[in-house]
Amino acid sequence: MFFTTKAEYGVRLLIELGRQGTDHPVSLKAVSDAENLPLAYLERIVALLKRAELVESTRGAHGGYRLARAPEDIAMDEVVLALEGSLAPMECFVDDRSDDGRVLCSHHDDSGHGCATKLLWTRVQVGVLKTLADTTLAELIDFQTRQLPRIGERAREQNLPAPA
Amino acid sequence: MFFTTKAEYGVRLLIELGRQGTDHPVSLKAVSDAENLPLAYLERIVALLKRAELVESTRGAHGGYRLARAPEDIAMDEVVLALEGSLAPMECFVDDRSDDGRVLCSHHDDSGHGCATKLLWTRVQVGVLKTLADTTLAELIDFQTRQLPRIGERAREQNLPAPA
DNA sequence: CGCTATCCCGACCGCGCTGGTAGGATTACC
DNA sequence: GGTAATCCTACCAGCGCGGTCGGGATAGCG
Repeated sequence: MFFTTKAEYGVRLLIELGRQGTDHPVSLKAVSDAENLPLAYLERIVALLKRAELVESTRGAHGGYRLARAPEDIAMDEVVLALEGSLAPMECFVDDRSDDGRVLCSHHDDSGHGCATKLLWTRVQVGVLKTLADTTLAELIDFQTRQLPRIGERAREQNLPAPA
Repeated sequence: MFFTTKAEYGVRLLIELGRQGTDHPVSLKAVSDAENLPLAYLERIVALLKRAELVESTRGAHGGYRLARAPEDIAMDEVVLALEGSLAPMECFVDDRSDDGRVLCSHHDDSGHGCATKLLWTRVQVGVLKTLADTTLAELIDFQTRQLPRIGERAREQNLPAPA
């Protein structure tokens, strides 16, 4: 398992903010209802997004959250990083964070033969980071709204078994 | 954290088999000593590699393990898959295994708006799988043996603090 | 002014998995 | 037969994840 539900819920939350809240703030309750996610848990998740300055909040009645930037300017690497804390493929990748999310291997006992696995994990990490960076929130929102109208219809078009 | 220590230890084990055991089988004890890993734990890990037919075993005294194929023919996707069981980026990616390691998303309540996150996680998964498939065991063995001879030397070249 | 909807924050908690150990059975070389 | 090794199963502590609870602060509204 690469990512936890924090990433899943957090991304879904951002998508919902992008879909519902063009102007007015969207309450967590609305998101919780739309996506069928536990409200109390969402509160903790959205806190991570706020700390990363990906969303802004309005307190009080009729308050809620809205995206801090345009969906086109929100890349998934930043999002997942904010939600998961770090993106180290292995435990030995200590959270250096000198650059941004890029972490380095620090084995306890590199005595002699430095870890060749480092080469492998680094490749994986860089690849994942690149994949995430290449996907923007706008893309996901677009993908979802285009699948919304008639899901059985599209399934038949693509010659797939219709979902139950 | 993407991968557990199973993957780390398993890969290191394979590397050690490739380095030490060109002809004769290598005992787990030897690997355990060389890599400083718990022997009993290695036993359970190597069992996974054997079930995946990546290593072969010889029982009895002077027995041990050897690679089932040439290092050039062992790609990391197969290795990591054997060690970790699956490579699903999210919990909702159920282990279909129709193709090979490729898994599909099956959300509980896709009611209406199918998960757009699926798009994201699929991209990540495919990317990781590709990265792993592009790295062979031979490459890692080569990488390590080339770093072996004088590690202090290389550290000084790169203007880094020498390891303790 | 008080009510209520909302954000905010910290404490708490059960469960499953990871990493690791223990102990023994089996096999084969000498 | 001793011994070095693979094999197998059960066991266990720690920890992080997913989730809840209770309460405090804050702002619109009648």
